Amino acid sequence: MNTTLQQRIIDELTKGLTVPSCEEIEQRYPPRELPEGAEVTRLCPSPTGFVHIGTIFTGLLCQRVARQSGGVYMLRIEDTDKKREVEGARELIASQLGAFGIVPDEGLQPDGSSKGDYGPYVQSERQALYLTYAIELLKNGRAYPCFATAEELEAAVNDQKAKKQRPGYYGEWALWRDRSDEDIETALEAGKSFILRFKSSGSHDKRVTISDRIKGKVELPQNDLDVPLIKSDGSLLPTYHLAHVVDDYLMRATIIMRGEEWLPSTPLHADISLALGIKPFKYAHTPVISILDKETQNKRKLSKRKDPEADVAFWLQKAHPIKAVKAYLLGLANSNFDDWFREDPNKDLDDFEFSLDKLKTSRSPLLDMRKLEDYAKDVIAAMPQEHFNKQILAWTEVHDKPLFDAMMADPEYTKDVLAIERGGEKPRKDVAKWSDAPEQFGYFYDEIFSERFAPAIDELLSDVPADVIEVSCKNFLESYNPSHNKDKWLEAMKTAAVTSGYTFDRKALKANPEQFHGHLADFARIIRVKVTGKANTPDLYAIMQIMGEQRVVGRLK
RNA sequence: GGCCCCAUCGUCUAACGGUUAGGACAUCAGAUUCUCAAUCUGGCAAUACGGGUUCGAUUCCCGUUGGGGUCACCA
Repeated sequence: MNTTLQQRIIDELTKGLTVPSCEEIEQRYPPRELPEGAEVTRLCPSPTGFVHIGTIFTGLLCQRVARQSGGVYMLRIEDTDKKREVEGARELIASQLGAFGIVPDEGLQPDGSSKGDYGPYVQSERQALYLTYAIELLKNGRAYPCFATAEELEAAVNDQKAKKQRPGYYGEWALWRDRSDEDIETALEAGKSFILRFKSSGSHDKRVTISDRIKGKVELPQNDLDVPLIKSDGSLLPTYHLAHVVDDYLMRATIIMRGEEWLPSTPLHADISLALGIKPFKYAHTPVISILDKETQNKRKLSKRKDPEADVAFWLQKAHPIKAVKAYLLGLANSNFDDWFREDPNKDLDDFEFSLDKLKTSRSPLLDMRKLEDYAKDVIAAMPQEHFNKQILAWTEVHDKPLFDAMMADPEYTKDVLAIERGGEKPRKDVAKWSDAPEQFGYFYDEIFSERFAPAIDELLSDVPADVIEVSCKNFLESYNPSHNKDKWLEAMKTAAVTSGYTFDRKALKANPEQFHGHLADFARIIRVKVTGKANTPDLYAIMQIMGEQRVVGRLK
């Protein structure tokens, strides 16, 4: 292509924007001075409205790899598609990553500020950089203008399908790949718009080897697709492929960790970096977290539309302890994590020695909420009481104001309530997430009890005649003495049970079922339901000790 | 459909070519008797299939089947 025509294309392309030279850019982004073996990783979400749990997973791995090697973990916002961008999404990304403690060393911080010398870390603010390299490709004959219309492209694809050929813009199907200057000038004169395409160098029947830290050496067909480099939507922004190569080169990333779905496009990225004289990247394609489709019973990628679990907001709302979620994710990545962690759930997760090599055989694991809950119960049970109280109150303050107010109205009482059966060797493990708080502790507070728990009492005791309930409560109260210790309390309850027509003698009950209303357990159930509004609770004696005489008597009257 | 990745209990996974194929979660049974959560003890449960190579294959090779991913001016 002659230089005047080339300049004309460049002018059209940049719309008069002045772009720096490659040399200027290189100077601004010098190689990093880092210790031997330090890895520079990057997490690159798109601000499209919600954060995927897979982003948290990959982010966690990026952070671990960088930290453990003494390197740097960057967050880069990939907002080149202005159509899909959602207002406030970047802030959401930064804050949700912050909630998981996956705050980047460079890039957007949870507080909205930005850190790092290799920025900007938002692609739309790096526009001129991409244009520079796009022009470089044009000058090297590795990019060209394509004037094909959407209709022409569609017709080509249909033709390809009819001929059972691979669809795409390549080889002889690349309409503008080898056009003469005259053709281009004519199109330009006619006022036609064009798009800048990459001129591929590969051949589909030849192979290229990609080096992947997780999958090893992967052989893929070479790239022969002439993909668009700069969008023609007026934004002058690049497509992902150009952006990835330019950014990760300039930001001096040492390992590209990204979801496995990117594997098929790595030959293209290799082709582009080769054309730009950039050394091929080292990759680590991470497994995609999947779910079992209820209809087909097949495994599939978590999707936003069908699976609420895909959205990080869902996890934050359920409010499992962050540590448990991270532990679960770490366990998916490294199978030896489980043993390490179960020795002591109070260990600092940062002390676990994560290894990319152990991810090698992993294949898109299925999300298992039950295992997560198990981790969560352990984490919560092992948590120091003060920390537990703080978390419960923090959750209720935001999500259950009435309960929060009730808890704060009597802090000493609340302290006792939250500590129920948590001390000692075998702490209770019935709280798996902070959102369990209302169900677990609500009935201790009179207003909450009468509003949310008392209405269930009749239903829970629907199999017991009203007069039996009444007599049972009366008898229990007569024998009840709040200063009793547990043994005496139990004795008293047995007495009350017998007086009310129940027995604790299983054999007697079995021999003459009609003689009794039921077993001691049935009697206790009446008392439990009347006091708590629930069929299942912690130890009744412990509950009564905390509630105090007035409350217990009040509920049994 | 082309290309790529993957294949061990229901799930996540472990096993220098030689193990009674191990663990965790889930599940089931028993123990603990005021219920539940838990805890303890025990049980059920897997190498997709077919060929090779080998004294010997979960492990290496080939094929079949199955699952996943990808084939956009989305990332």
